[in-house]
Amino acid sequence: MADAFSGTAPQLIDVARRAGVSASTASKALNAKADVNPATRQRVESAARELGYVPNAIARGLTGGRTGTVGVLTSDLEGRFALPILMGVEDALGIDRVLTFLCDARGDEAREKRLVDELVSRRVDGIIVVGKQTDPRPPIGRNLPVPVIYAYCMSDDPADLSISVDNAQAGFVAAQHLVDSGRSKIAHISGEAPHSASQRRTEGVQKLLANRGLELVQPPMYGDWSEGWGRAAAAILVQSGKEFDAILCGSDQIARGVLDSLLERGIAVPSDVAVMGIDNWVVLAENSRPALSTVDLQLQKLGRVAATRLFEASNGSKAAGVEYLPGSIVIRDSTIPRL
Amino acid sequence: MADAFSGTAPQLIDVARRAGVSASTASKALNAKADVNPATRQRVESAARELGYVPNAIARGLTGGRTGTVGVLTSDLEGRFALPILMGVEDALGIDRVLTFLCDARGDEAREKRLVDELVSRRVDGIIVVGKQTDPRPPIGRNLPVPVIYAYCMSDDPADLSISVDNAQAGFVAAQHLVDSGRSKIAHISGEAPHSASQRRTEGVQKLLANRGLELVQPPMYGDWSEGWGRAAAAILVQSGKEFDAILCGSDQIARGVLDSLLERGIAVPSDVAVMGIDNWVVLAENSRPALSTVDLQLQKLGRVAATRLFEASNGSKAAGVEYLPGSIVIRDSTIPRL
DNA sequence: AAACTTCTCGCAAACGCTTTCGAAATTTGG
DNA sequence: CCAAATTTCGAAAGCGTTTGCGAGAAGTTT
Repeated sequence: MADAFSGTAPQLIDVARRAGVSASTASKALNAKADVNPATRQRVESAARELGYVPNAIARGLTGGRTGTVGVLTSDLEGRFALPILMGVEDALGIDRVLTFLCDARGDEAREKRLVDELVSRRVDGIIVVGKQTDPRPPIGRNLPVPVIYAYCMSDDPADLSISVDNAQAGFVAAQHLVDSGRSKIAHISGEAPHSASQRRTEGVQKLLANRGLELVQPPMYGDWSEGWGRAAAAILVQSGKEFDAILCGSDQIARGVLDSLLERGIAVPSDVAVMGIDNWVVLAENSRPALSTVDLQLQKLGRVAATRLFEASNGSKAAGVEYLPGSIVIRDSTIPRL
Repeated sequence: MADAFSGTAPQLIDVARRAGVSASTASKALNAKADVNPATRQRVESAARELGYVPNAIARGLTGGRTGTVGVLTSDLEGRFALPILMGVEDALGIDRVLTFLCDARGDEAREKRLVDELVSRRVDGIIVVGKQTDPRPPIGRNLPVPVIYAYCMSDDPADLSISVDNAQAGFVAAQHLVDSGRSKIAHISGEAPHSASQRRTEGVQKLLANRGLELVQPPMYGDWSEGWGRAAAAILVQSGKEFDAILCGSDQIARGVLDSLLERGIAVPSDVAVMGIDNWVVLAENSRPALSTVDLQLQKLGRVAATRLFEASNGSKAAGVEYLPGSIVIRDSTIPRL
């Protein structure tokens, strides 16, 4: 298994010689091509194993087709979206031994451009762009020589293929769960107003409520995605004197702040008020008290789908547009129905 | 800048022709070699620019030297260590246009082995292994054809070079800060006992206290790294009736739990008790109430150093052993001295 | 047994670039 | 103004694979 004593890595020609065949035959044997006698194939395979031969992917990539690499270009490495997506990408790709170049553009357009060049120069088989927001963004380049898929974010060029999260559906199912749990006076504390994530989620919430003949106890509150905003908004809400029995938060971070604020004011969760988040950021949701019900955005799956689509694209598929993936609710303690 | 209308990517020979020189001259011109007339160089460079020429890194890698790629092999992608380290690696590497293959072994040894092969097959210029614990681990392979550096974790082969965190120093400075802030009755709630991180940090704490003629109010408490453990341990501590005016926690997560627990019991932070964490996991530390003082482990710097060492190693440096990087305290509200 | 097929295999070209080395052009020295 | 030193350039040989195609060997069909 381990290289016996090595000196310099064995090459195809070495295993060919050891098996008493030519390099081309060895190549065919190892790559499961037709045109080679089973017995010969055996010999070559043994030789390769004995020598600990590892093909040179660089040379292989030169000849023609695939290099067996894809680029993941993100500007949200520190955020919590890129990572699960990346893992999903690896899941889907791993099966076919392709490695991923991870590039962090750090939100810098020039740097992004350079990285794209770098990726193209490496002849990656494809590029997956994962953004930090679901909002449309300009494409990373026009007629690039490799297929590009946008994940989480979406390209504003309709010819591109983007895979994103169905924010409206996420809001919808979150509200649905609250109503199904017997809540009817629901407040909605959202994130940054300009983000499409906020807008779509709110739309989903309102659609569900409308379906059930309900409406929010007051207009959605917009702020940012932070715990601090959650605390502040909850305080404002309480001060307002409005009655409510549930708070649907735009993110788990916000929910966490809301929870703290409520606790501090002696409002019991979930008995007095149910609280629900969106994101399923596990460290936050599982460790809050009570544990937070939320909507899992299925980011890892999103990564898998993106990788699959990339694969399809490099096989000629011309799919375009935006594909939305549904989230699924995760029920913990913060929304347990009242007795 | 953008490819005019492309068809197939321009090659070196295309820019050579356009500049009226041979491919070899073009190559030298673009690579800043000697042996080429400044005027010619100019012409070649313009031609390259006009054509939007991007060299084929694959072909370039074939010939000889560098491929301009490094592998980062981790089993802690979901954790909070790998990422900052990765960013540091990118920082240090970026300057010389090298891209990183990110591989997640998912804690599976066989998978790790396969990934190493895959990386070697890609002829990476080096591999950085980042582990999820600071404890020693077996090396990823014996006489690999590329330099390997261990980051955060360390190899148990003394011939390898590892860059890790100075846990003892982290504990030391944390305790120092508490004592300097006027606390003398310090309790220590640590993480998992078997982890060297717990042990070393505790050692550092005890060393500082000894220096100051103090000791912990009771033996260190070991559990796990979770918020839940922090809450439980704080409760136990309070129940015990022991007096204390500060709690030094093994991690920010633990500290966060401690904070909740204290708050719930009506113990004021920092006026009654100061609380300090270790990690500087910003989302947690900044959003706790009060904001959490902690020790920044400088992971990004660790990544930078690792990449630098890798570079040196591939230039022949034979450094070995473990290099420890100091942490630095980050002061927020949870340790403000009493009036 | 001659003429075809079918299997196996190896030769050689190709992939796109770098690099060595010698030739040609230019400059320098005497 | 000629020989020698210096610059500047291009032809060609790789780098380690894959692949198209033709050549033998072996097996089939008349």
